[in-house]
Amino acid sequence: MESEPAQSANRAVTLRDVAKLAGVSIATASKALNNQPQVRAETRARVIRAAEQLSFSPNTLAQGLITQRSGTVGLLTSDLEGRFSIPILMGAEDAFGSDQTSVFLCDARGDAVREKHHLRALLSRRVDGLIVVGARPDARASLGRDLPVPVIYAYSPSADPDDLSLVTDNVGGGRLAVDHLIRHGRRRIAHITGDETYGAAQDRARGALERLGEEGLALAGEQVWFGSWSEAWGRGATRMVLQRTPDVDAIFAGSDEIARGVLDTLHQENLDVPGKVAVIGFDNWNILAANARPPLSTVDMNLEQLGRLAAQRLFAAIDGTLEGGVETVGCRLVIRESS
Amino acid sequence: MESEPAQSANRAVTLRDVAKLAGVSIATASKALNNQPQVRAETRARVIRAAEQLSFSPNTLAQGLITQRSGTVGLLTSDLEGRFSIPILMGAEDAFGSDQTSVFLCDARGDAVREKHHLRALLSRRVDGLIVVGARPDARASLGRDLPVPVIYAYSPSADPDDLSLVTDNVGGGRLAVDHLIRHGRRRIAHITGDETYGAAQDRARGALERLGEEGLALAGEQVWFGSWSEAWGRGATRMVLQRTPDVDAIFAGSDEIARGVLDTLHQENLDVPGKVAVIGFDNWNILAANARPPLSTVDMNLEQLGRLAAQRLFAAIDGTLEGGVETVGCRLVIRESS
DNA sequence: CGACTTGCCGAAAACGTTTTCGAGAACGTA
DNA sequence: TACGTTCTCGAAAACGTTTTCGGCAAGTCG
Repeated sequence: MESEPAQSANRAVTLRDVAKLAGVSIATASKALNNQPQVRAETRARVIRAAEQLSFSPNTLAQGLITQRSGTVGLLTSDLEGRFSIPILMGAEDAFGSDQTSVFLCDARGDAVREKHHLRALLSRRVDGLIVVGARPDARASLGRDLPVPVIYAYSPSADPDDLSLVTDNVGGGRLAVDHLIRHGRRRIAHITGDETYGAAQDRARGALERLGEEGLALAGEQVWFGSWSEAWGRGATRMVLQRTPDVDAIFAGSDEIARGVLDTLHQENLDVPGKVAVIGFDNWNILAANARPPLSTVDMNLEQLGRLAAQRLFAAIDGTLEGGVETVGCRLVIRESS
Repeated sequence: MESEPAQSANRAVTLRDVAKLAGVSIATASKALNNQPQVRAETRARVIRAAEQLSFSPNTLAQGLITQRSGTVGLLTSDLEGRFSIPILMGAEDAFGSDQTSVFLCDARGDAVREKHHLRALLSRRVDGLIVVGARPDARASLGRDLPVPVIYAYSPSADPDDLSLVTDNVGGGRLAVDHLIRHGRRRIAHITGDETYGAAQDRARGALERLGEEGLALAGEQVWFGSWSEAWGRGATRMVLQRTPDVDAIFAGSDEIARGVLDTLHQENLDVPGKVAVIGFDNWNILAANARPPLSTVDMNLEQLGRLAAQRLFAAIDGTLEGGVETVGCRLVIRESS
């Protein structure tokens, strides 16, 4: 069973070794392994056999040096907990074939000088492209226009409209949530969300209001409850909502954290979910949503898809050229039991 | 303000360009920039000036090719959500200076063939070393002994004792939690934890029991409540604990998720936390612990420190040689308001 | 039979660095 | 003057690939 073919991968087996074993020149060996046509089938087979016998693996650095392509991209994030960047990274990872392109992950921890540092290092490594993932879904400073590689801004758009930014369709997400509630017969819908200064909070609220408007409805309580992105705010705001409009029959929370707070207060008040009040969150943060009581319906931002898209756009931009603008990725409803 | 020195970083400025501008040979330019002694101070200054004028940044691929050192390491994880690997990554990142070493992040998604794939790719990229982060804190299969670079297993130890593994001191963590409860006068302590097949669950329980034993105490309810790592189990188990031992005055939960469930049931039963019952969790998963009601005291595994240590050990192993074994990293108490 | 095509292969240049080694200059010493 | 030292510097090799180009043999065609 353990009879691996003597692959003492000890010291760096090179193409020269393969060529010697196969009895050909380095050039031919290279062509044989790269499916170049100008090599006889029998020779190719011999080379390939020699390569596996030595368990040859080409030195990507050398390849990159000559092809002017390192086969790497940098993922530059400021998202401490990796909450948003991880799904994006995973999406990007499987859009690039893992053997074609590897990704450097750098966390700037929200520090501009550290970001500059990382940027220099990545460029020095001759990455073929960059994906920048901001910490919050608002515009962030551009890395500048004179970089030697294409840059794509994911999640947070760049402040420079000439850059290409890929963002969540928060307005659409808000519509989606409210639409779902309306379809299930809810009419007195409240919206509790996070920090007013976040564009995402504004957009989600706007989408919700639009959809309500189409139905001739207004928000229960006549206002959007802005606050902070925390459970505590969700709990407190729910108490206020219940006081002002006791007959509320649905609450759309701007994040899953807030939604957890909402659920908590509803339980305390003995209001059945979803019997009496339906609740829907935002983010589909699994650990919060799936473990809630009852499991939380929520809006998923499709971040993996956003990552895949970023990878595709980047890939295309590497040979061609990149045109700026903002592309949005739609959200998706994840229905569990709270609605 | 925008008067950057004409750094049209357009097409790859090389050392040759710097040398030409400074009026020296490539060799001298290289020595000047690398602080080699055999170059006159005045010449060095001229070269350096030329380099910044062109905003030269050396091609790391070429450097790596000749120095036989790529300045990169691979972080191979199977931890989907990045829950454990991210802190470890961050620790590793700041242990390596960011300009010295960059890290490739690869997620195998728990799939062995994908892992093999990534491994091949990383070796082909000539990483200087590997850090392997498993999905659960139990032993995982070794990558094998005949790899050309040092490997360090973090969080999950390798099954091969000749590999170097860095793990959490779960026994110590259990002791820590119980010790804290005892010091605050608790005597009837229950332990609700996750899946019995997890070594971490066993170890934490063992540490708890040891510390209780030293005090001549037994576990409230005479058993460890093994179950699953979910809030639902925390809720259910707490109900059973209260039924069997209504006078319980503290609950040590095997994870913060479970602790959330515990808190939930205690609220329902109108038992004040920490007045009547103290609760302590494990993981210090901020989103869960800090947002709990009341904020949850918990045991932190110091994963960033584990990452830093991994980086240090790896760094040392890159030139020297690596001796196997298991090193443990201690836990740390994070006291909030639930205890 | 000569000329042209085709198929297969190897020599060598190139990518951008680092490092070794020898050369030249300037200087002091015998 | 002849010789050894000490400073600076540059030519060239090396790292491991890919790619261009030319050469040779065999086959095809007029």
